[in-house]
Amino acid sequence: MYSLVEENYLKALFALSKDIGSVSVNDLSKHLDIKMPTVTSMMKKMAAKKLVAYESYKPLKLTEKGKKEAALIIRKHRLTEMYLVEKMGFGWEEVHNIAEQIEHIKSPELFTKMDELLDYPKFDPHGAPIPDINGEMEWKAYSKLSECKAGEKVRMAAVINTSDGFLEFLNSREIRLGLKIKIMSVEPFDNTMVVRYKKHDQESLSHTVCERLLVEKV
Amino acid sequence: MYSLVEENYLKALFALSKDIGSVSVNDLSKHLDIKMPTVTSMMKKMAAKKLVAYESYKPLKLTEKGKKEAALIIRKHRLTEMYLVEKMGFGWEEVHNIAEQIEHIKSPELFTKMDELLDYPKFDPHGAPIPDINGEMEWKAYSKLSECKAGEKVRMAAVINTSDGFLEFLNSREIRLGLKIKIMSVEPFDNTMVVRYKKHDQESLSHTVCERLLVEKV
DNA sequence: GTAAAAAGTTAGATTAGACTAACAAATTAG
DNA sequence: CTAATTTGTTAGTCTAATCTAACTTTTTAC
Repeated sequence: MYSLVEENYLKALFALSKDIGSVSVNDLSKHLDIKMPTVTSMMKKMAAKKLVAYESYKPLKLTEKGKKEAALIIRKHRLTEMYLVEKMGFGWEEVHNIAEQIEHIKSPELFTKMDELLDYPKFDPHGAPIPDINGEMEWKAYSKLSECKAGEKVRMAAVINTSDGFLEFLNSREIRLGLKIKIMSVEPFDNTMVVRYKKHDQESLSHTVCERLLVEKV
Repeated sequence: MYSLVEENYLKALFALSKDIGSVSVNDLSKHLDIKMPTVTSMMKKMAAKKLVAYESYKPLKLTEKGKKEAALIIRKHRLTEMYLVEKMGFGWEEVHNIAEQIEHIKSPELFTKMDELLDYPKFDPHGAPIPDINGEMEWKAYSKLSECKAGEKVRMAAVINTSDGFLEFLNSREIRLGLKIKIMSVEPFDNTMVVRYKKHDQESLSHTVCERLLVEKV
């Protein structure tokens, strides 16, 4: 069994490897808001437990074991988020912090039960895939909305950034997963998009926003 | 905000004061399975935070503040147990360990939501009262089954011991809260009771068991 | 009412996980 | 290609919560 702190290092390493490929001590230090010497010493400790392949001055890499453990924590996080939204009525902007804590609960039964009650969900409330019990997970081949062209019709599939602020912004525009959106035009100057959906005839979305929305073409 | 460790000391102090009136360092040490010197030093630390009134060689006492904090943790524990049983389908023998962890979650919203979804329950799945949001709680005037006499009819109101083993024993005899029981006879020698309920015509319950069952006379 | 036992305290060590200061290696810029 | 900058490591300190060993106070037994 791993400590709460180790679990957080695992999650961070896993997430950063996804986002930026290779992970430096500096990246991890910034992401966790923990000073570099502390990170170095934790990496040595986790290397001793075969969770991380650590060599001085080299990029950090999770071992297969580390990846699996990380994925299982992410599984618990995402199942919890889904449970909170679907079964308890929380908004998608409210669940991150709660799930951040519940993911560390030591009780396979609790998560098995959530999984059953949710009927084995494949995605969390932000569209991220929920790893299976073996830690296997796959992102579908979504596009960023920002990469789409005027005239295309797409369906909202996932959000990349899950900060409260961003999700509240989406709420205020009634943008949610599954929503069908037509791209009316793209401003060449700053890449702002004008889109149409539901009762929103011409909603304009900045490039910053469009970069954080993943869609499926329909 | 208190640490997980402090919260556990608070809960233990609260529970022991209920059970055995005054609490010694030794009692607390045994209950928490933590050595006495550690307990002494934690008591000093918690005294500095005004949670405990500590004087060398004197019995330990929670302050009003300490009692309220303890009751609020117990509130979270019991709400969680009720939620797990009522909304997730766990058995009353399965929920203690999970609630023991979830009670430390920092999210007033989570517990408010449980309370709402459960429609403001007054008792947990073992019949123990759930403190209100101000930490107020009251045990009803129940009797131990062991104190009842042959011929009396009673209703199961609560269980004192909530160990898995004891609850599984009750499950095996189909004894649950609300059950109406008639006391057929009491063996004078060892106080074993013969009782009748549902399809159980003459179930015999040891004194040890009867001591742990709280009932209301009907 | 003293002696033995039990309970409680003090002092000092340990571990996990954090930090700062100082130094070393690697990368980047001119 | 060297110098400056950035990144990473080492060494040593700190805090929370634990422990053991040794000592003191209180309680219990006779």
